[in-house]
Amino acid sequence: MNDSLLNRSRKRDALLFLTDDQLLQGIELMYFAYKGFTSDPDKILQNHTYGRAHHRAIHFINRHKGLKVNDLLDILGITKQSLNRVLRQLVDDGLVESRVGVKDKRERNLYLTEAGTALDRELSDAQRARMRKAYRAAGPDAVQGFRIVLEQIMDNETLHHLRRLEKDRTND
Amino acid sequence: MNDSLLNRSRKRDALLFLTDDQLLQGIELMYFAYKGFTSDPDKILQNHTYGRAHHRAIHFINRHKGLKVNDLLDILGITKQSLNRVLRQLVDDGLVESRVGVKDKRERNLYLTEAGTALDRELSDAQRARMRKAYRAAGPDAVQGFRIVLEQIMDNETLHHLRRLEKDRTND
DNA sequence: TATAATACGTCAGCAATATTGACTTTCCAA
DNA sequence: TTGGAAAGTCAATATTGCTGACGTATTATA
Repeated sequence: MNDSLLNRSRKRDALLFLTDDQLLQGIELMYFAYKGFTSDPDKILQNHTYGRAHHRAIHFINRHKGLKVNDLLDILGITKQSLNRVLRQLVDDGLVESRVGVKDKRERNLYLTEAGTALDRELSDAQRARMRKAYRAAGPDAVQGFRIVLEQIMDNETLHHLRRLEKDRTND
Repeated sequence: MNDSLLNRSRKRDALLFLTDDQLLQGIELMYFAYKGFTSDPDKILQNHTYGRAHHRAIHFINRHKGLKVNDLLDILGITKQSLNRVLRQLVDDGLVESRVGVKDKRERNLYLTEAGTALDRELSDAQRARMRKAYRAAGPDAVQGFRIVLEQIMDNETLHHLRRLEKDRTND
C-alpha cells in the first residue's frame, strides 16, 4: 500500500520534467540564456560597427582555419549573398584573408589575419568567461546534462555536421 | 606516489569541462541548439507573415495573461517603438486584445483573443514537441543539469525577473 | 488646482541581417 | 569543349532593432 503510493509518487516526479509547464519553462530558459549568451560580445561588436553575423563568421573561421566559403555557408545556414556582404567587410577591413584554393583554384580558403585573431580573442574571451562562470557554478554533472539536452534540441543534420567538423578540426 | 599521480589525473578530469576547447564547444552547442529551437515555429510564422518578434510577444502574453505593455517591454528588453510595431499588427489582425487598465486607466492589459490563442497553441505545440523529445531522450538528470547551466548563463537581473514572473504566474 | 510625471502610442529615419532572383567570372571534369 | 561547380556581385524587399521627437490621457504631487 505504502509502496504503491510511494512508487506512484516517484513515477510522477520522474515524469514531471515533461509536463507542458516544465517544457514552457525550458523554452523560456533557452530564450533568456541565449540573450545573455550573446550580450557580452554584442557590446564589443558595437564599438567596431559589426553585428552578430560578423561574430559568427569570425568564430567559425578561427575554429576551422582555412575552411571554404561553401563550408561556412553550410554551417551558418544563410544565403551566399548574406554571407558575402559580411565577408567582404571583414576582408576589406583586413580581419579575414581569402586565399585561392591549392587543390581547386575555384575555392577560397578563409583565414583570420592578425587583426582578425585579435578581435576573435576579444569576443571569445568575453563569451568564454561567461560560460566558464556558468560551468564552474553548475558543476561537471550539470554541464554534462546541459550538453546532452542541447545536442538533442538541435537538428540531427546539424549535429552530424558538427561532429564531422569537430573530427576534421582535431585532425588538423 | 601512485596515489598522487591518480589524484592529479582525477583532478584534471574533474576540471576538463573548463578548458577553452570545452567552453568553445559549449558556445557552439548554444548557437546550434538555439537555431534548431526556433526553426519549427519560424516555419509556421512564415505562413502568417510574422517573425520571431511576434512569437515572443504572443508567447509572453499567453504566459502572463493581462500583463502590462511596460512588463512586456521589460521582459523583451526592446524599445517601445519596436514592440509597438509588432503589437499594433497583432491587435489589428485580431490576435491580441488591449484592454484599458482597471486600477490605472493609463495602463493597457494585454490578452490573446481566440485567434491569438490558436496561433500560440500552434507555435507552442511545435516548440514543446521538440523540447519534449529532447528531454525524453536526455533523461531527468540531464534536464536538471541543462536547467542549472542555462540559469547560470543568463544575466542575474533576468533570472530574478524570471523568478518574479514565475511566482506571479502561479499565484494567478 | 496647477503642474509634473507616467503609460502608451506614433511618426520619421536609420542600420543590421536576412531573403529571392539574375548574372558573371573562373576553373575543373567528363 | 562543354557543362557544372565555386565564388562574387547587383538589385529589390522584409523583419527587427535603434534614436529622437511628439502627442494624449491619466495619475500623482506640490
